[in-house]
Amino acid sequence: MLRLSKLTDYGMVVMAALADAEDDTRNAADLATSTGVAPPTVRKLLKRLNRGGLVNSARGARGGYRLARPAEDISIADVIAALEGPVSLTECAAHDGLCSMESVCRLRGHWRVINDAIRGALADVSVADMNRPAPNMPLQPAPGIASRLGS
Amino acid sequence: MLRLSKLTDYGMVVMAALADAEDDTRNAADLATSTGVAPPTVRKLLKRLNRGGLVNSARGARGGYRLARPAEDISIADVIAALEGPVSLTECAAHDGLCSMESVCRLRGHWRVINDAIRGALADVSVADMNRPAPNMPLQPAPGIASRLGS
DNA sequence: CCTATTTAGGACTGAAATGGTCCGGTATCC
DNA sequence: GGATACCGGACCATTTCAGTCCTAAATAGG
Repeated sequence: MLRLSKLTDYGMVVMAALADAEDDTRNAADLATSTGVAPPTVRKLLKRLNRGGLVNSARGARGGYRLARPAEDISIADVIAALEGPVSLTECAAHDGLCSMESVCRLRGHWRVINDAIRGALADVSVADMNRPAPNMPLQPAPGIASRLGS
Repeated sequence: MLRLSKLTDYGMVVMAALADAEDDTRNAADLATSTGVAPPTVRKLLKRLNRGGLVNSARGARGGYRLARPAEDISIADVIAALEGPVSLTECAAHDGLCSMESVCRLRGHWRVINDAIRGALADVSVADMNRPAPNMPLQPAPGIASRLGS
């Protein structure tokens, strides 16, 4: 698996929809109909995205949301971080001292490297990238992390 | 987040322990004490790893487990796949037809690319790599996926 | 052949996370 | 002032996850 939560998946859809209306302010109900995601869920997403600083909100009649920055400057990693916290494949990659085996675990340092590589890859893709017409063919796997693991 | 399950985390520890005793057969209880993971959990892990074809098992007295292949030939992606199914960041990256928006979703193709890039990166790191002394310094993020996303 | 050892398979349970909903409050526009 | 729309939070049902246990089957050794 190694799956993103559904919320994050929907969150990307909402962000893409916001990127479409670059400068217009769009309200939650509007976004719900245009994305097909349930209205309460959209509201929840927008709240978190707002707190994460990815969108700006305007209250009151004719209020709504818009991207806080150009879509080019918002990465997938940003969206993930706003919705479910920073990327960290393992517990130990995120926090110190939680694992009792920490001091003797050879794996930990390696996980860190892998973790950062993946985060870096996700940070490299913007919402604007996601909003272009999709490629129809697969891709080459990303080049070597392994070479960076040796001591 | 984007976190691996704890089982997978422990699974890597167990695989690393098996890689240490390259040719010896080790039983579940033994691995439990040397890794610090609870015995029933170790048994569960080994069963799944066996079914995934990553370890060979021998029943009966003096039985136990050993790696099915050299540690160099077993990747992290293999371990993840054996323990929690193949890497797939989003539902739609794995199966067709589950998402009602599928036909109109511009994001889907992009997720596939990202997904495969991450899988490729994980496939590039072997259990043997993980078993070396850990690096003490961070890393460079993985190089660009973004360039491969354009249509 | 008999027994001790050790894996195979599956059922089961308690806890946690997840997805989704709703409500009272506040700010803004007309 | 009234309608609109976001804000913050609480809340619940469902699913998933981690972890345990039990019975059956296979092997080694005496």
